[in-house]
Amino acid sequence: MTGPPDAEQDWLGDYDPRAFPPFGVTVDMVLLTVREDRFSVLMVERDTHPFRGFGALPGGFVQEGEDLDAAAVRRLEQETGIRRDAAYVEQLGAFGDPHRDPRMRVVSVAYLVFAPDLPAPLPAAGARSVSWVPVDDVDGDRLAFDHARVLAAGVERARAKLEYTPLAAAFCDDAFTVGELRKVYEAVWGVPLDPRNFHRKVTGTPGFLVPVGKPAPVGPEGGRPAALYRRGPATLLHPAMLRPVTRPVTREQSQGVSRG
Amino acid sequence: MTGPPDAEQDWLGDYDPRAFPPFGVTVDMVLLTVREDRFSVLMVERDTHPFRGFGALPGGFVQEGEDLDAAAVRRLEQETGIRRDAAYVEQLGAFGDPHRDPRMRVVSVAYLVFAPDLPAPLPAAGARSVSWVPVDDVDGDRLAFDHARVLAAGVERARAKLEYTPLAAAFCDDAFTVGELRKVYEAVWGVPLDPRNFHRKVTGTPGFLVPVGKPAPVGPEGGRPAALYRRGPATLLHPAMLRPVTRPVTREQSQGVSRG
DNA sequence: CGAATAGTGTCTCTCAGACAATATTGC
DNA sequence: GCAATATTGTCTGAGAGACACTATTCG
Repeated sequence: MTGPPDAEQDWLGDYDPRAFPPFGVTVDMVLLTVREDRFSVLMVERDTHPFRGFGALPGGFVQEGEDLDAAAVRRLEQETGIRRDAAYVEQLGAFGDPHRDPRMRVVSVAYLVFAPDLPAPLPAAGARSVSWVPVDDVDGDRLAFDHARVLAAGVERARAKLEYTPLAAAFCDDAFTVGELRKVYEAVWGVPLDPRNFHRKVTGTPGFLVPVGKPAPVGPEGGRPAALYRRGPATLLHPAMLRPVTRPVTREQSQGVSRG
Repeated sequence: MTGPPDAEQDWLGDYDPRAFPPFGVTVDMVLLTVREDRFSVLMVERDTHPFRGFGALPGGFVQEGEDLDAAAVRRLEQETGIRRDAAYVEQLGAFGDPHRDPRMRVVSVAYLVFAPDLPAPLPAAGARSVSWVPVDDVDGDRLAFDHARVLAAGVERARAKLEYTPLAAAFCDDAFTVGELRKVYEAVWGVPLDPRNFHRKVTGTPGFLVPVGKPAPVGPEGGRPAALYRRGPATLLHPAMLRPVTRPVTREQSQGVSRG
């Protein structure tokens, strides 16, 4: 059958593939790191219409025949120089408000990336600037499209992920100390943590950390040298790390559409 | 500028909106409920090419000018009769493998819906059948497109959500007993829970349940009548409900693309 | 009364948070 | 020694799991 899909039929998947509204599909990346003890995101400054001069998340069109994940990883590698296996990448979700792009209908599939501290990538041709910006310094009103919402979703997801996964280590170099890992938690959550309880907790959680044979590195400002660790095999922490802040009974519900 | 986007420019969002590969965008719903103590999903049986005779999740094209969330809610209401405020809806994620639909390039935005037990909707015109199927009885090899992956992601997300949100109540009627709520957890997680510890836990978690003034309902098979509760204002449970199963150190990482 | 479900109390063990004390380095 | 960081140990209170016991209904 032909013609535009109608409610009686298209919910069965019984639609005409040639009759559909065409969408552009992009990937946008919420690329997070911890730099100088600040939880930061990679932002570009737009140099063209629309939103010229506004901040934006790096991203671009998905190519014909290209998988969504592959499109995100390709951009990550090509345009920021971050090796795929040096970062953690997961899909954050789809953002498809009909007016998110004033020119045309675009659905953006956002990706969340955790990367260790890296030099800021060189601005690509046509970019005013590319830079790491502490997430607390980002002015949501000066971001293009719906990138303020995307960024907020990514930041909140990242904060939650540190609670029940070992992904904080994705912000560290291959080998790291317990103190460095603690600074990641403190930067992402924005709260100080007791170094002694933190040490006991992370070293006591099975699968989180594996000691590196190497003895010890140097201390930046003196102090006893710390032991080195790498990420362990765990993908979920049990028990979880808990944010020490007193949680109110009601908090932001991530993506609920109704009856949150 | 015109022409197809290239790597140097499109990552700035500096692209020509008229030059992009066109995609179809659909919403697919993982509509979950608990029926007769079984954790179940609404499945349709396809009656047309491709995947004729295969099971599929209900879904369809997003219309021009229609928001993604609105498209999901519209389908939910129109085609299953579930009122938007009687269910919980959240986005599950985007699925965009280039070959997920053999006919054309389609990105599906999947939605997760928790609904109380309802009569199975009538098959829409052209549908062989529409029915609630216990998730453990679904044969992933007999599902159309990538719906086995979508369903698996939805089921796993639902199981996780019960741990740290009060959304189990979204599977219950407006007023419910602690015993009914416990059966939801048991059905979704597939494990028996101690009724006494469960009762103490849920009634002691602030914001989870609010007592209904009404005294008590009848018992289906005798026994002392139970008190009635409604959902409380909490959106996150603290402390969380924990699945009693012994978690291995390594488990499935939800959507990580690399370095899980 | 017996069966069945609802709800309370008690004990133990784990674990988070507070914080004392020790270890090891640079200056 | 002193400052700084790392690491271990100790105490206390919250909470999970096991399970005895009481409460209330139906037949």
